[in-house]
Amino acid sequence: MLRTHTCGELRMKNVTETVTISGWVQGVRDKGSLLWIDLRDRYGITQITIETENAAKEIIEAARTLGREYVISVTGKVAERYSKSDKIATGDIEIYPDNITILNAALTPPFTIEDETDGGDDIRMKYRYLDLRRNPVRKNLELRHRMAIETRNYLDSLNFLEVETPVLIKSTPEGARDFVVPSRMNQGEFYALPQSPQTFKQLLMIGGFDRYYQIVKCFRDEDLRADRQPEFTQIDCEMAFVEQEDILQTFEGLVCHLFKTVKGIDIPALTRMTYADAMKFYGNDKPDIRFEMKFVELNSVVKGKDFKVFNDAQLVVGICAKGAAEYSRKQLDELTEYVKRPQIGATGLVYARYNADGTIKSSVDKFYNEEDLKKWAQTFDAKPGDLMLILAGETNKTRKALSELRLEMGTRLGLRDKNTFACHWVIDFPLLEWSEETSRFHAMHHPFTSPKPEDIELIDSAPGEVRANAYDMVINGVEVGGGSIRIFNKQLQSRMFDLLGFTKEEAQAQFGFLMNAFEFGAPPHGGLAFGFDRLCSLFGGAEVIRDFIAFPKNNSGRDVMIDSPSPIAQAQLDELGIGVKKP
RNA sequence: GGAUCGGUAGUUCAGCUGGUUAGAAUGCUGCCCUGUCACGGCAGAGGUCGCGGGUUCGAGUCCCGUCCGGUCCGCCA
Repeated sequence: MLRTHTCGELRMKNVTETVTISGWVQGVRDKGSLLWIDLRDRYGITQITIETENAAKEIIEAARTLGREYVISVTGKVAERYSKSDKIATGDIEIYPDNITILNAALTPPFTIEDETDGGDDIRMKYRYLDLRRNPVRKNLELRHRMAIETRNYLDSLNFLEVETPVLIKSTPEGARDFVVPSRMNQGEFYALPQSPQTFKQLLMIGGFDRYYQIVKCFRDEDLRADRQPEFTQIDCEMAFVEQEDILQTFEGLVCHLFKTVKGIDIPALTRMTYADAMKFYGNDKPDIRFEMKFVELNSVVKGKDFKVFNDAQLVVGICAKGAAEYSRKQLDELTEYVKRPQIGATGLVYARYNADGTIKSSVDKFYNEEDLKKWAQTFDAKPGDLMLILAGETNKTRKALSELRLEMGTRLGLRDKNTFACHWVIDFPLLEWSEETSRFHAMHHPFTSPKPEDIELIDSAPGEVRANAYDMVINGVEVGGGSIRIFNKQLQSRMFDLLGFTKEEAQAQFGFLMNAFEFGAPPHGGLAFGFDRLCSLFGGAEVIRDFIAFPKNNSGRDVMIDSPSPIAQAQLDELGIGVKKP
């Protein structure tokens, strides 16, 4: 070993010991006759002190050649400091070196290796190995490690087995685009990388592994976001002989365990909300319930006056922002601009201030008198000091826009503290979703999700109204996990593919292996998967998942450090039997 | 596929309505400094203003195109 101790562990009790520590030079402070080196590793920083009057020439010379991020090994005696520092854990001691060995010189790094670095995202990603030396990134990865360990502890204690599933699998047209891998031995044919191990975990259930989990990489070739990477990690789980309630209880338990062991927080039992209510009261299937500000529908209150916008609207709906009546004209204009941005897409915003003196002033006073506005306030349950914000239009669009406005107001009013955690389940998702683009139904969750038995009779008459045994876990407005009770019967699965527009032949070709397996004794089963990266970033108080992944990709799906993706040699292409079309 | 913000010293940024030699901080180099710990002081080096074209007497600044990066919409069973 090139060290006896780490840079973070020496204390007063080690004084007079001779030790060897190794690490990176954080900085050198040369005061002429006194010279200090801060030596850093994963565990902390230890100060090396050289008194040039007493120290050996070689040591002084070695110290004066050091630059930032040189890798060195120092042997010397631990001493109590003459002037101590309370800023670092080793601040009471320092080392007087008998020997300094330069293990490797270093170029000056392009950005500072400090908590508050001066490096932008771009340059940090290009030199990610330097970025990883910084405390915040290291702590994020330590958190991720702790989350994985505690996940395994919890699931292992409940008899879950971690089983690996293949990464080279088969492409299917449903869902996200697949990443695809050409097969050299089977020219013209391709593997796909899994979007999730869905069918394999179901086959494991049929194989008798009644409790499975896997912390597993999944791949989706879709456009990226701050919370979306092309390769990402799931905590993938499945259980046999269970009903929805069992799954909810088991995995609510996992999240409670993680909060308790990783963050030291006791969270209350998760509340549940139906998909229908989530849409009606929050305009969103993953509502942030750290704050109320529920939607209030106003159709019956506002219609019938001369205000055409409201009269023509399919839905008039608003929120009541507590204590925001003092908002200035400028702030209200900002909000109006906000909802009119193309990404939000509202055509305008109506507001009404319930002033502290009891009067109500609205942006549509031309059409509504004080008495009308009082009725609005009653419907909103607004109090003096509140601000009512109202949008109108086509139901789905209006809900979506108001949902954005609600989140914006929540942020502006400081109701979305990242250290407060509101966890809940959204349940009773629809089984199917109509796609205008393809003029057919798509599976809302995935094609293996079972309909609710009580809705099954609607499957022919009104497929869009069938509810599924599907559920999402939502924390602070982030969908951290989701799953369903699966179909385990060949006829029902076949009917499902039917509804999704598969021919019998297509269904058999793509999912025949699963439907055949259903005929050999498939137990009732269900499960869910958590987005591990998102869960980690949420625990770490961040919205961007990149810094919870050691080597992430950028917005364009590129790894700027290794510069991938990249072209491959013609010989490789030939071997694979692949020609590349020039754009 | 679309919207939007950005690209100026190694790095993070400023640079107004177009106008002399493009600035600051930090980092880097050299010298000085006996208790620093974001050490301090003095001096110095460091620029294809992303790239291409255009407007103009004159472009970092205005216009068009393009590349790169961020955020969002679409997309993500």
